[in-house]
Formats: sequence, C-alpha cells, structure tokens
Amino acid sequence: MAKTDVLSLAILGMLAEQPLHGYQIRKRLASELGPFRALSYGSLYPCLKRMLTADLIAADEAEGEAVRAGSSKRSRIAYRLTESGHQRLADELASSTASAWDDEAFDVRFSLFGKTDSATRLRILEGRRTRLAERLEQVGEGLARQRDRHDAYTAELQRHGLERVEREVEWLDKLIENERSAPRGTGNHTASAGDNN
Amino acid sequence: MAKTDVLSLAILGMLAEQPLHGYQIRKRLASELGPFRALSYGSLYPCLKRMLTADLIAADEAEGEAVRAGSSKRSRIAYRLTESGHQRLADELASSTASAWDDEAFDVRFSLFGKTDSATRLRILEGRRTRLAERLEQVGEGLARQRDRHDAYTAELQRHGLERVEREVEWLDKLIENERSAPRGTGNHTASAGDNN
DNA sequence: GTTAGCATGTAAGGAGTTACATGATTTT
DNA sequence: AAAATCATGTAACTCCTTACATGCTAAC
Repeated sequence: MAKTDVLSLAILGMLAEQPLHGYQIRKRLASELGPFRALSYGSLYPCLKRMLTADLIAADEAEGEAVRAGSSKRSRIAYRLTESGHQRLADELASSTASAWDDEAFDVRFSLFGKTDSATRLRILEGRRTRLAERLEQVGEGLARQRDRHDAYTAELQRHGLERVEREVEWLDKLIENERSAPRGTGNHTASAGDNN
Repeated sequence: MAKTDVLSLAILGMLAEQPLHGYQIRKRLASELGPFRALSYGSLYPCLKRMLTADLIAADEAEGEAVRAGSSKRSRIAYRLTESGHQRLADELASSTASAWDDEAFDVRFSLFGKTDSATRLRILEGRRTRLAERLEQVGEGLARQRDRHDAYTAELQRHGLERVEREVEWLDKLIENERSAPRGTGNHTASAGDNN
C-alpha cells in the first residue's frame, strides 16, 4: 500500500472540500495550517503531478473558457479528488499509525480532525503527547548530565525551549480532556460558503 | 567570501571552546541547542570533511594511543579550529547580515551570544523580532480575508500557532530590554571545567 | 499601457535522512 | 564473552528551495 506523504495528505484534505487550482492550494496551505510554511511551486506542482499519476486526483481544464483553437495555451487547472483519492483520504483519516507525531505531520493531521472520528483523534493526540514527553525527558537528562558547562545565553535558550515544549504538552492535555468528556463524532458541516481568493 | 552554513557555524562555535570528536559534537548539538535536532552522522561527517577541505578545522589522530603498526585502524579523531577557522568564527560573530533570523539559524546564533558583542546581539534580536512580527501580520491578514471557512479544529490550530509566535515575541522583548539596560561586553569566561561525555 | 497579482511549470542544487558497513572500548 | 555504547564513514534517496521561463487578467 503506497504511503502518503505529508504534503499529499494536506492536499487530499483540501480538495475533499472543493476543487482548487494549484495556486489556491498553495495559498491555503500557507494560511490555514498554523503558521504553516509557504511552500514553493517547485515543490507543489511536482507533487500534484505525482498525485495525478497515482490517480488520486484529476485535472479539469478551465471552466467557461474553452481551449481556444490550436494555440498551445495553458489555462487554469482545477484539481479534484478521484474515487481512489477519496478512498485514500478515508484510509488515512482512519489510521494513526503513519507517525502523525512529528511537528509538521501533526499539524496537517490535526487540521483534518473535523473529518476524523473521536477515537482516532484521541489516539493521535496521545501519541503526540507521548512524543513530546520523550523529548522533555531527553533534554532533562542532558541537563542533569552536563551540569552546566553553559554560559547564561545557552542556558536561557534551553530554558526557553523547554518551556515551549511544556506549554505544548499543556495544550494537548486540554484537548485530550475535552475529547474524552465530549467525544462527538465526525460532526463536520462547515458549509463552504462564499469563496475568496 | 565563502559563506558559512548553520551547521558549520554551530561546529565552529563548539570547537572554539575545546577540540572534540565527531561523536561528541553530535551529542552536544542534540542537547545544547534548544531541543535542537539530533542530526545524523550522514550529515555531520560530510560537513566535517568540507570544513577540513576548507581548512577551517584540523584533525588530530587519537591522543595517547599511537597508531599501532601498519593495521588500517581508524581511531578517534579530535577536531580543532585552525587559524582560518578562528578567523571565520570571529567574522561570523561580528555580523548579523547573514540572516540569522530563521528559526534554526537564530537558535545557533543565539547560542553563540556569549562570544558576541552587545551591539551585534541587539541587532540580531531585533532582526528576529521583526521577522516574527511580519509573520504575525501575514497570518492576521489571512484570518481577516477568509473570515472563517474553518471548522473548529483548524481555527484552534491557528489560534495556538499565533499564540506561540506571540509568546516568542514577548521573550525577545524581554531580552532586548535587558540588553539595552545592561549592555555588558562579550564577557564570557565559562571556565570549561570537568568534561563528561 | 503598465504594474500587480494570477497561474503553471522545469532544472539545478542544497541540506538532510536512512540504511549500510565497519570496528574499538567499556560495562555487566 | 556478550551487550552496550563509542566511533567513523559512504551511498542512495527524499524533500524542499531558488532561479528561471512563460503567459493571462484585472486594476489604476
């Protein structure tokens, strides 16, 4: 079973809502996910190409404007999910195995929680929490072992890094508690109203 | 003037304190910098090789244990800065031009603040702050423009991301204020005492 | 009519990872 | 004597970026 990389998954999720142009996909990636990285076209279009080849998405040549006679003009291309694309997304949404616990993968996976069932959400949140706790522990060990060869700035950097991770764990704890007390199902009906690009 | 990548800079800074083996360099990178990435040997050794070629560092074959007759045994190699290595580090420490404002580059550069003069520290902190403020602004625009096509989870992800950046700005503000009120010089004398690997 | 933003793509290259290959030293 | 950890390195591959190349469309 071919595996889905982070970027492809993000795109699958986006196109499940509505067809989009490459350009629009890029913009939404930049704004919708945390302060997600604005990825470059040199990265995006090859990915779309791979997804086309894999038959996860299909390309529709521009709407009203028919391809005007003979001239080799590229026009805007709207991408939409194919049947296997929908299937692949559903598979991914049901699983938490594919380490969705790295920083970036977690963000993408989290942004799809609206389409994910409660049990899976919980598994992913807990997996992420465990991952961060491990990180915390390792750093703690490091601190203990090297009892301060550090100057003030290095120490401050570490303290700050540690604090950031601790806060993220607290955030997860809140989400986990919330999920346990009110485990509503997929419940997703964000009527995708007025468009704006 | 050849430019110094982030990893090379981190290594230069580390070796300025004392000679180290590749293995030790890796461990310190993993623990000393924030929760810095534990980078792989497949990345580290090629970098050391490049630095050798560029004459920034020199390799000393293991200490006491002389290379025992004929046998092709690799033993531990201690790396130390050469004259040009020291020079390069000094150059880097004096400049803030080379965008030390990205997440990772900033961390590395910050960890060298003990060897950096007050004016340069201030320039770097302010540059970083500006960078983050820009990010904040962009995200804000994005939020305003797309007035919520978002489900609750996506919104929460954005809120959390925003909060994280805001906190980082506050952290920088504190450091900047501190730096302005007490701009002591390089003042670095962390007597590198008892070793421990 | 010119600028700004929309739109799609390719080629070269940078920076890192995983997996492999090898062997020495220290601890249990 | 086995296991853990120290220690060095290479090859193949992944994922992303920058710079280039092209052209349309709306606003000023």
